[in-house]
Amino acid sequence: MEAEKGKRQRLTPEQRERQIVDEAIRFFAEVGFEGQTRELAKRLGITQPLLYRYFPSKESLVERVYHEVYLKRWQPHWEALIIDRSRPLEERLIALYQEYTRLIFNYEWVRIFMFAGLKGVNITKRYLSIVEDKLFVPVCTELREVAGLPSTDKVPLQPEELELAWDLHGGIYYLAIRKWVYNLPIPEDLDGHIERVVHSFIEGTPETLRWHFARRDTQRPLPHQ
Amino acid sequence: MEAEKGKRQRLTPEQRERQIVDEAIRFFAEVGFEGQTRELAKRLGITQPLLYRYFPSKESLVERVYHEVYLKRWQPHWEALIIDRSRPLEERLIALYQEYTRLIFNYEWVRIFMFAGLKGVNITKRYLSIVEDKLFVPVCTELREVAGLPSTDKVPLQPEELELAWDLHGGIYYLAIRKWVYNLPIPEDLDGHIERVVHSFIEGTPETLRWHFARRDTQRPLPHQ
DNA sequence: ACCACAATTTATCATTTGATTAACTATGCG
DNA sequence: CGCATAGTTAATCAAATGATAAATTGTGGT
Repeated sequence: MEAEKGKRQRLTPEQRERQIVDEAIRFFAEVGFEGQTRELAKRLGITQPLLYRYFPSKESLVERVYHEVYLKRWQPHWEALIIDRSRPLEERLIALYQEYTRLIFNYEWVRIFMFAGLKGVNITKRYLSIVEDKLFVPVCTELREVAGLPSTDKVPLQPEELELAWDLHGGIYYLAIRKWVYNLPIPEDLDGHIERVVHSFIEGTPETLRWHFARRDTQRPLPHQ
Repeated sequence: MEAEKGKRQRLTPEQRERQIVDEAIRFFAEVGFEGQTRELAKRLGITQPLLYRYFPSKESLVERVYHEVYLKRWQPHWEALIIDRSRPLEERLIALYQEYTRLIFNYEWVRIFMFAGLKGVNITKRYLSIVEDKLFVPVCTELREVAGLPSTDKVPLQPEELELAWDLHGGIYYLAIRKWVYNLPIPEDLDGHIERVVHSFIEGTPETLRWHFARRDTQRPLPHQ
């Protein structure tokens, strides 16, 4: 509990590593992965070679940052939430996105994800494929039911349907981009906004789906079988 | 017209400058603004100091790239398109976004914009404030009419309404991010997708607006006057 | 043809940057 | 107290990077 005593602190390896990782997350989120190890060390109040005591290379530290930020936060109960037909789908989607945004709407998450994407790091693909499988697919399945269309057992999901779920998601996530990438103001009442957006979605998308299927079927009948 | 003759070409300053700017756009879009002048020169097949003959510093070249990519492409007729009440709003929005995406859905535009945003360059703010003023505000004005709500002359636009236009925009732009930042596949039939998304918007948003106003008015009546 | 000027390159500088080595110092154990 | 162990730093390297100066080479005008 010796706080600002004298100059530098001597920590246990666990504490020091934790401290380095936490600061690295903040640091790389701010400046990107080209951020220099000397600057990071400076922010930590340690010397630069000490970083190499804990991580063999800058790259390994970056790798660690990815893991800390993304591979530790998925909430499996979201999947159950979506398919719980005891509540209206609108209510479920509002709850889902209000929770989801509470997790990922933060400086580090959004910016590191964007930096990683631009750099071509495949963690973005891995993460988004999980989102598609675990969130968008079930959402579309539920949408079929709400729209009074055949279940996905009978007629397999089409890419166009998935895109409508991506669209809902993208509209919401774009808020985070506006805030933490473009540094623009976004509404304070995020929960209210999500309510309205989901309401529009529920109001408009099932109709669009029926419209899409009707169009599709008149132009190109479903393959028999 | 002497093509691959021998080794290096001697160009007029105009040609060389053009060539440098074009390649710089591609280059910085790919690797970000930390891309090195030597690498850029290599891609151009020229030596690195020659860049400094045309641009006093790397920063000035970057500045030039911004101007080329963003300050030369706004289409004023979009604004007229939106408010043309001789066509249904749905049709206008479809036309608008089909045109708009044709302009900005490309590698350089999307990635440089993102790099600039992350770096904190204010061109992103400048550009998006234009988009808000010239596209979102008129769209919301038209929405009022479609929703059967009082015109914006009588009841000023509310932030919550603008957010619904941002949401439409964000959902569409997110496609570009998926493709050029995350390197994920997106639907081939972009025009069809836009039709569906706008259809959902027109189907759902006016109703949501009325809902929002009704709620708002019961909870907190409009200030008299 | 020749010459002047401008386009381009070669050589080089000063910093920066990831990484390494060796020295220093705090803490725990006997 | 003293010594070993491990946490931490000072000093330094080699490569990379933005930028500059001087030398070279191509081209157009007279």
